[in-house]
Amino acid sequence: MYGADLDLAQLARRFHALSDETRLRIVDLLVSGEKCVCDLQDAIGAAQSRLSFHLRVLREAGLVRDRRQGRWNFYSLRPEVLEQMAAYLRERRPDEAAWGACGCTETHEGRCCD
Amino acid sequence: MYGADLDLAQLARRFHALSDETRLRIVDLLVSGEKCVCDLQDAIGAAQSRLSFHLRVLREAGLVRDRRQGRWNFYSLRPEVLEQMAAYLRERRPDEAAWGACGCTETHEGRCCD
DNA sequence: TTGACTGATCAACGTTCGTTGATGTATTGT
DNA sequence: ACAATACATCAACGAACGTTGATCAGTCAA
Repeated sequence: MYGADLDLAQLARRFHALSDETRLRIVDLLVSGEKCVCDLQDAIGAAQSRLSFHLRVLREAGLVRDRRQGRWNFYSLRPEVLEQMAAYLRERRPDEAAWGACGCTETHEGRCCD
Repeated sequence: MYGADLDLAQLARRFHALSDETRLRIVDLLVSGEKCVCDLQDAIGAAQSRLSFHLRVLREAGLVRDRRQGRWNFYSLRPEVLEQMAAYLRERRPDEAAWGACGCTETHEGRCCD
């Protein structure tokens, strides 16, 4: 119960992190490996504070991690989190048996499910 | 490579559709098959207009379809779309070879990638 | 120490989102 | 024809989001 709701909030937050084009482009760039913010900045052509904002959203959703080294901050994907999200989606595909069938309860006054 | 910016906007829209707890609960309910709005309403305990709003978001993102029959409107998942999203996520997992490696370009003045 | 550089954070602003309550529109049973 | 049901749509409102420009903090080289 509690756990389920917590997971829903977590999940919503993770999907939200991917609901923006700029962040999707960041993810694309990180597929080839860890990148520092300045390189992402060059690649995306976004203002520094804007990029920082989006990286924060991705980080707080758990999709990326950051690693400080000297004056650079390196960001990388967390593949296990992407995998969890993919698994969620695959688990939500309805059974073929349920396709097109009305799954309504029989509690209607009229006849919902003829 | 994978699709152009058009697809990015579409993708962002689809992830946005899953970025809300109410909509995630709707998806959960639809896994067991097609449902009419009134049953979703009972199951979720949301106001009718609120539910209608969320169903519209899911529909316009392509995650569900609706089917009118008599005075009922039946919603169901579109499994192929969920599958596409899952595939996207699995394709974005970095190669293991790239884990932890700095993929920065060599264009920095200082030494970013020692 | 000074100055250049990386990057986070903040305030301000306009835009989008989600909720509520009301109204509109089919469809159906009486 | 009338009333009830199922559902979409609208207007209004506050909350959350994304952008910009400014400021601040830490690191490094000269």
